[in-house]
Amino acid sequence: MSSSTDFTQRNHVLMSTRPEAQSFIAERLETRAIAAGDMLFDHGDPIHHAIFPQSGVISMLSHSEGGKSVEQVSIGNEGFLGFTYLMGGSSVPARAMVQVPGHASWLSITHLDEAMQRFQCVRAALLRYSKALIIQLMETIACNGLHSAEQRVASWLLLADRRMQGHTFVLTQDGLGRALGLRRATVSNICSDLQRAAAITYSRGHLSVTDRNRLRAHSCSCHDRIEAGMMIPGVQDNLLS
Amino acid sequence: MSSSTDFTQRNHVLMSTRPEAQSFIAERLETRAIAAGDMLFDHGDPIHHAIFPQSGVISMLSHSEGGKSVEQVSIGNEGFLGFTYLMGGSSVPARAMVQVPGHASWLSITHLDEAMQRFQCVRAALLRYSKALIIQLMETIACNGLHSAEQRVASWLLLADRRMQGHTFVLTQDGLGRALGLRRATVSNICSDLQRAAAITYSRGHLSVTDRNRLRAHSCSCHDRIEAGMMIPGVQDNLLS
DNA sequence: GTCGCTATGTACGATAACGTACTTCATACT
DNA sequence: AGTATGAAGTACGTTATCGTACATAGCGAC
Repeated sequence: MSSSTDFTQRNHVLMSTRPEAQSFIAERLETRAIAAGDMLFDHGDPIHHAIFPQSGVISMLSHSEGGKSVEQVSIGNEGFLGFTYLMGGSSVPARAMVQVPGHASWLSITHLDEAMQRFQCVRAALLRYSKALIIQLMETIACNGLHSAEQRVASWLLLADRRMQGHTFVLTQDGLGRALGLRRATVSNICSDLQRAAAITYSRGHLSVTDRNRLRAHSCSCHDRIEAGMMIPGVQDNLLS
Repeated sequence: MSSSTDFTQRNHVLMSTRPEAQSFIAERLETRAIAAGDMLFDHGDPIHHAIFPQSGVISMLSHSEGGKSVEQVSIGNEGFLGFTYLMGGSSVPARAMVQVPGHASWLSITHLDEAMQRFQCVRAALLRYSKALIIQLMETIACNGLHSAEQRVASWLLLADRRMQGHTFVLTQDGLGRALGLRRATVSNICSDLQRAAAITYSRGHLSVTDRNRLRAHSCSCHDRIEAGMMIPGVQDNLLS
């Protein structure tokens, strides 16, 4: 099995479809590396492809008015980009930017349509993620309003860790700050604290979660709810195995 | 035409379906008044019905941990409750509470399924709103992070005004504060300012928007984007006519 | 090894919104 | 008319986070 094939087997949406559908789609996927800062979609772009992350984290950002922007939602290997297409949309609702580098697979809308027509499970899988996305969005609104910067950083890192299957990942404090709408200085203090608490380890843009439980102690319950919403019956998460 | 029939003709989702579908559904709707504070769904409830607001505003709230709660999204006659059912969900993701009283129509899931099966336009209409909902959620996250309390209050009121078709509506500062996660004292100051600016008029729980343009000057562009996302081709908004 | 670039640490005052408490006022009820 | 009740106005100190600025330190290029 080639390493390219490996990369097409980590996306939970694709993994939750039936084997026939998986191989139909796998033959039509184009998998590439995605680098930090890459803009995969801009606000208003026509949807020609769906993008299935295999690793890394992609942020959907508000279109900055006056330089500032905020992450509206982050997407990893549990989801895909292009969800509004399912709902009759023809353009992308926000800018999508790579926050943590990794790999992702492109599938043209034509092929996606064909796959949905042939295999009912494909549309079901895409809709199932859309539900998780709505839950994630709703939880994020509550979380941003109720919880401290530290709790939100901890939650974001827990999610990133899961998406990266526990591996060290590339992320600067600056990037994390932009994702969460926080000052870099604020992130710096928080990360120091978390490292001192032996929850994470980082250095010059390389970060890893060393103790999920300790990190969870600094986060809020929102994270658990978001992760619960992402759980797909039948797809085991082999992070811990 | 009875007044009860009038109430079933103000929901944009239903109005955007074909006439045959509309009359099929209308016969099976149960329309009632909804009072401020009514809880229509609680977090985790099984979805037995979809609810189509005809007037008023319903808030979906985070399940309070420690008394505090925040509105995640508000729903009026442009949408419906029960959207996760479309995506394979069987339970409600958050508490739904009436914020501004009005009228709403219940439709059992059985009838909804039947309507979707008979009329393709029904599923399409429901999905179209789901897209608007996702956009609204994404905009809300950006808005909460970037804009002032005053701008958010103004946006909320503009949306409520549209949902109430320009009529005076029932809403206390306390309720508005809870919806937006603000202190009542903060809301009080903001409302005074807005009234002084001749944008709104209010007294003891009765509020009306007297000048949408002036109010818009105090809001942020998020409101325009949310409203744009709600526009359904083919359904004219007769607020201004 | 040295230099330069980028990531990170740290400090200052500024400010928007907070929690709480008390006052004032409009309407509905007796 | 008098009074109870709930809505709205106002004031105090408090706090989390901001904006900005400057200092330190790891790593690659030469």
